[in-house]
Amino acid sequence: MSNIDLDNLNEEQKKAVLYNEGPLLILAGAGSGKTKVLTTKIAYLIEELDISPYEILAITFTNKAALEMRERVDKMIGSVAKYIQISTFHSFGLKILRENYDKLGYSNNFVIMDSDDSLTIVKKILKNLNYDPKIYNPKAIRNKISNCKNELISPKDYERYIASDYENVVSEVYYKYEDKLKKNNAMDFDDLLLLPITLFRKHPEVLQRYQERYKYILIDEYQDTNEAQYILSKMISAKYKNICVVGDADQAIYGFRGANYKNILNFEKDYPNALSIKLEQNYRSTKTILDAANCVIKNNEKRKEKNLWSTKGEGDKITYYRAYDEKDESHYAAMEIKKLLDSGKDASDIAILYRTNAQSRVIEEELLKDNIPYRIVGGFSFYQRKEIKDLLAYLKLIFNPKDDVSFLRVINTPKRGIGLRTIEHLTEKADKEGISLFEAIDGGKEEKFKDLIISLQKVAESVTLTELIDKVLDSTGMKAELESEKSIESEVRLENLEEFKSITKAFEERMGLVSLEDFLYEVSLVNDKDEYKDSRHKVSLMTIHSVKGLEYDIVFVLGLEEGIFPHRNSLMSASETEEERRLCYVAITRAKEKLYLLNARRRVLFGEDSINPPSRFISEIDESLIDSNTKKTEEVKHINKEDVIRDEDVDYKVGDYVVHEHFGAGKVVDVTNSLVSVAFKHPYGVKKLMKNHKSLTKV
DNA sequence: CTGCGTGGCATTTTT
DNA sequence: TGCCACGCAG
Repeated sequence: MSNIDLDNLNEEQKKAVLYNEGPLLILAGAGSGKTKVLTTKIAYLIEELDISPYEILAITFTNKAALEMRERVDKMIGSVAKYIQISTFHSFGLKILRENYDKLGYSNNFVIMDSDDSLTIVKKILKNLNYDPKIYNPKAIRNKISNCKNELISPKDYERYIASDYENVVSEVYYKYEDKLKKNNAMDFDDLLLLPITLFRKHPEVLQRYQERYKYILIDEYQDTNEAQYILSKMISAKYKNICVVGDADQAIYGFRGANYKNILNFEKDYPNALSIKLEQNYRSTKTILDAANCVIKNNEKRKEKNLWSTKGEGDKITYYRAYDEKDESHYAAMEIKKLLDSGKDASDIAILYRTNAQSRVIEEELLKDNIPYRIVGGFSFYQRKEIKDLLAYLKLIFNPKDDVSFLRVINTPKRGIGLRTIEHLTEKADKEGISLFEAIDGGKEEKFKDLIISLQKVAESVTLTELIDKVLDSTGMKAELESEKSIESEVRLENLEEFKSITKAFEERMGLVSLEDFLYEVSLVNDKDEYKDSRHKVSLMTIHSVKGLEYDIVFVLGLEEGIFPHRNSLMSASETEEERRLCYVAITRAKEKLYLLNARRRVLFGEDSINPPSRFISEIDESLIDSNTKKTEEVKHINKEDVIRDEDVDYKVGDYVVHEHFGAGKVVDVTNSLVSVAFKHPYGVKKLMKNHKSLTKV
């Protein structure tokens, strides 16, 4: 009769799928099949209850999760899935704003500032006000402003609670910051949540339209919603109250970003007639892994008891390895992975998790040495590269010349002899007349720049996006500058720009002809282009925050040391330490079959040796679950090392061409005692390698 | 105005 | 360790 199979759901899951009129709370423990429930529910609404896909709004935590959810629904009910609004809160907010910008006093070419742009603005404001950035940390202030916006605290509201000089400065900056965004016809990330709420409060008739349209609302990872997201979902669901939220308070890990896990605890108070369903059967992990997770999480005081159970067997014990230092730690992981791969495991079933992005480098180096293919999820994105940001700034400026941040980024890129003095002049004039920097240009060598942008605006009207990019690279001199530089660095940059063009091309093919506008809005929200990259047969490396919602057969958690994980900055507050513990819970519960917990006796931090005791989370795990055999592994390490190391060093010079077994051809850019830095083709980039490693040959 | 050298300082986690 | 801000010379 239909493609929706309810028989492979358990009773509770089935109940959750079938209950669709009125508020529903699904408390879904780790690995309890909540994505399956959500996707089946959506399919059921459309296929069985004949609900139009246009009337369904599904909110996920990341763009990747949205993509995956759409694919899974598509598999069940086919291509109508594309009409469902499945997105993150931020993209949904942007959609609303693109439909209503005028009612908030913006014009149609508003731009989105990323958090780097926000920081730039804050820095500039502090400078203008003559505040010492050493006392008034720009990042801290930006975060403070962001938190305010996520809690719907306006500059006016904030001003009322000022209790110190410091807060006074924050208040002053906050006012100016908001002012600056508005003048630039720009919004920041937080505005994408905040402004829709402002809109709905000012224009109830607009809100009504959205309430009428989205009759069925589903929200995933509800424990990580912040105040703005909470209010927004409440507003839109207020009429029909068909709101289904899914989450697990034990997995709340975004408190630092203003998320409030109490939103999920309070759901039944918000909706007294809500049905609440608990999914407690874990289908993912072995009993050993689940037990370990429970051992850790039960140490949190502020927590509701929960009873996750599994029918899977005991499985392997957890391996705990206390390494000598961070290199040894990574090396141990690499050796274990090698064994796993040799025994037939696929690399894509293995993940290495860590607390901070900075830890990834050492791990990468070890994996490189041992020729283990990997990919990094999240982390430093393609879009944060200088040349890409420059190009994007040009595109943004073409789209919206009032964008002063982009203006300042490119006015002298490449060098046009426009320096500080000119800019000061321009700023003064712009401030006095209340216009943008671009508009303030009147004569001088800046005039040429103005003409350039204006002519590119004309070009933009008649060519495709990819053609426009070519034009920008040519006419601004960006390309010429990089080509004349003839360094490895500049070659890599040129390749990145080419890669960027292939992204826009793919975008154009996927969506038909695409406007600059559509593209800019898309890239402003998707910062991890590697998501599209091939992940087959590669070990995944990522922070624990990034691994949320994913699962792997084999999981390595590294850096389990006091000060690293739990992170030192969290140790001052009990609630933050509890969040670290939830993070640990998330890490452990990602593993299906086998878990490795690693740490290092000593580790180089800030270029200094530091010695850290093992993480408290290790001692919280029952000893009977752990198999600790450090000695044995140290022997393994020794034997394996000889397999891959040559006896004598090869003499490398900068400029030499080399071939690597995995990365292919490359050029030597730097040489130290035992290491060479080699620039490989995209996507590999510059890698540090051991001179005497077998995988590398001089040509 | 640009380029280079020095010294101080910092790293949590991300839509 | 490596990045950024600042100061100085050309």
